[in-house]
Amino acid sequence: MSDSHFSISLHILTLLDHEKGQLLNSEYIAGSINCNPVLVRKELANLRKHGLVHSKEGKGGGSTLAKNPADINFGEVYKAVKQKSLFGESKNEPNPDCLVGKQISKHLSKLYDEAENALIKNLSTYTLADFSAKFD
Amino acid sequence: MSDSHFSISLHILTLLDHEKGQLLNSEYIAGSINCNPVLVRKELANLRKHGLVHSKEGKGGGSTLAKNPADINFGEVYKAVKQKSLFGESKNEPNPDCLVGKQISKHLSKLYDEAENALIKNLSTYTLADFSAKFD
DNA sequence: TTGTACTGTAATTAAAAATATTACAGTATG
DNA sequence: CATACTGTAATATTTTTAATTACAGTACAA
Repeated sequence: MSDSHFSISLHILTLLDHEKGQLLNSEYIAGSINCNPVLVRKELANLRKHGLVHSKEGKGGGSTLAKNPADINFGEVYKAVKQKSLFGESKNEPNPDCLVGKQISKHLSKLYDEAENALIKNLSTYTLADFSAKFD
Repeated sequence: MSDSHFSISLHILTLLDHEKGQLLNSEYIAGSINCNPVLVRKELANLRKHGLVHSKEGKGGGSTLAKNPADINFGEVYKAVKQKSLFGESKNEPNPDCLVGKQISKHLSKLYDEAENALIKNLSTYTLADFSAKFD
């Protein structure tokens, strides 16, 4: 993060929940998000890989939820979607000849991991069902 | 985030703590981080604005901590450094004609705010002094 | 009082990352 | 067999991030 993967995935899941039972195609979903259908299909591929959605190919195809919305919590969605560190570390290697530079990556990673766990713990208290229920 | 502002700020603060008493100039700091000195000066400008460091202009100038490292917690550093949402939201406006699209930004913002608060709460348990002590 | 070594900051350029677009093979449906 | 999808790769565009250049302002010290 913070690209918009998490937001897009939550948007997709919310839509699938709201139109439950139906197969929604990538163009329809992209129309709601206002983004490119290929981006949606990529995002769906990832959600599928993590067992959150199911897709059907061919004419009349599309996607649906693969689990009960009450059983999808946002901590697991976060983990499914995440593809890089929450906090970017400087893309260049810090100076190995400097006492601080030499060790900081290791210490920052540990700090970030713990902070991220706190974040995930919080996200895990929400389910898709809770979230969906807020839309009226 | 997740640009590297937070990482760079923590690196700067750690260095200033480790070489306490001295004025460190932006070139020296940049050498440890392995980035451009101007980037360091911009980051210092922000830390200064938030009362975390003090800088001295002119020959022999540089920066020092403005507070005791035990009184600098990483929650406040995070808040000082943060300049955009933890999670990017799709840069296009979602479709206002869609029930989900119309309301999702509001609901996501609330969700993200609460998750971010959990993150900050965790970060607030660490001080610069604690962190610095890990370097040997 | 002048040269030197810094900061502060703006403007520009370059590099990297995110997203959109195009394209098309594969698959299910009728 | 025509149609309407998915899956995915390749490319192009846009946006964001970071580096670079430039220079005025400030402090020190000879």
